[in-house]
Amino acid sequence: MLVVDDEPQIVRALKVVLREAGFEAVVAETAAAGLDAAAVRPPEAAIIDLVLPDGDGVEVTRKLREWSEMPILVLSAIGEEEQKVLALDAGADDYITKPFGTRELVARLQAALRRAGRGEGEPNIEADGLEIDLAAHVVLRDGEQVHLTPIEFELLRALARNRGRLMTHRKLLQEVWGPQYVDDIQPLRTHIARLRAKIEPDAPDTPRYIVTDPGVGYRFAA
Amino acid sequence: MLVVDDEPQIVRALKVVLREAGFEAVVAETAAAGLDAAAVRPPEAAIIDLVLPDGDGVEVTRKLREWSEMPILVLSAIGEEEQKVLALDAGADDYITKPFGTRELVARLQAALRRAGRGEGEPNIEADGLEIDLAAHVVLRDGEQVHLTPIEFELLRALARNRGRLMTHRKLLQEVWGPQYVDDIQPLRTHIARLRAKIEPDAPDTPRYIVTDPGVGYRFAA
DNA sequence: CGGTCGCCTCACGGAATCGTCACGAGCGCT
DNA sequence: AGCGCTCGTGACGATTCCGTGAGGCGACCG
Repeated sequence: MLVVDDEPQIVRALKVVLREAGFEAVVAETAAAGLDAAAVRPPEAAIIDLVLPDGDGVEVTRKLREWSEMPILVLSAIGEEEQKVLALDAGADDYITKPFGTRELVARLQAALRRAGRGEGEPNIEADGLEIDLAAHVVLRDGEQVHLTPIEFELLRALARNRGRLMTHRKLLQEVWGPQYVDDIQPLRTHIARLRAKIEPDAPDTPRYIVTDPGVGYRFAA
Repeated sequence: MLVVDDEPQIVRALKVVLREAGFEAVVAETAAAGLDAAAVRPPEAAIIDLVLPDGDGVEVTRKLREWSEMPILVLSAIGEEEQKVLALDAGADDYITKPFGTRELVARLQAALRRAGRGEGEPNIEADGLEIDLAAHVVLRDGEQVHLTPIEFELLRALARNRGRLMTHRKLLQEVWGPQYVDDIQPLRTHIARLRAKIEPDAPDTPRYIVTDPGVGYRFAA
């Protein structure tokens, strides 16, 4: 989840709200930094303030839309109606007027994510006795909810979204940790172990979901 | 990541940008060198300048498309609109006009990679009762999955990608082991044997997929 | 018919990789 | 301030993979 805003109190509030809703917030304070962050690690969605130090949210929206179809929500203050319309024209999915209620924000965000999910891939995955709801950040094993840490969930998502396909160490590290950690495979091992301990029903030496491809990477069983 | 460009300042900039984004850049300064590099070690994607010392990017794009579906981005200067269109016709995925912002480049690159990954139509090879999915790193024999070690898979890929064509010992060793091992034929024999044991259905003396060309090398049956 | 050459196969040991555990630092929350 | 959770690190067996060498087989040639 990318947040592009330079007002500290709003950023802080958004961080809390998003965390509660199960999202990890990446914050950028300028338009340039926002585009950079989105390019380096494409987020699920973006929340962009219309007024930024080095440009406006309309421009950021337009630039993002050149290559991405992620949901984009625009934050507008009263009296910015004109820019708001421009932002929607530029491809924003929804707008929220400041001051806003946190509940409303989350609701609109989830709605936008759901719409985006309908369009392309399936939002949730099911296999054997394991259910993964990517949108809701919920994992069920035999109908029982399993708590996963952020990294564990991102790992599982990256694997499950490419079910059957091999995910190399580098690819997993890039998707979950970021491009600058593509060589730190030991943390990857550790978290794979912890993830297995939580979702694998059988003994750890006969994994049912996450199988190891020695020397190459991991894959989610098909 | 293959970069085909002969302008030093652009090459230098691309190297830095790509490294930050988590890619390893292989640079070729001519069309011929670019095609060569791509053949020896297929990159995840290619960035090709429209103007090259020994030809143009359109031709490189077309040649690459003869055997690969990797994402191809074309770099065009202002006033090259015509060639730009030709490049897209030849199979390029996107184009970037010089001068370009590094963020935009990375963004478009990631978008192209994502599109390529999502696409179901992967360049997989099928022969008789053998299926090879290069993208997923999956090999099926009569519908049953076969586990291959990294070297075995690379060997099979090198052979299958040049189906029918002879692959000399040196060529195979260079592609799988690297340029400094081109004379160590015995390991090659061993791994060919192991590979055959896993994928050849009949007796080992009548190979169906990997045939020996005595004294020269191996080839994947057509 | 015997020798030579190239190729295939197998078993073995070294090396790299993997899974696991315990520990400590960082952070948010009460 | 104290607690709990999460994460990264390092070290340890266990597993897997890879290269080597010896032996056997068939083809070719003298």
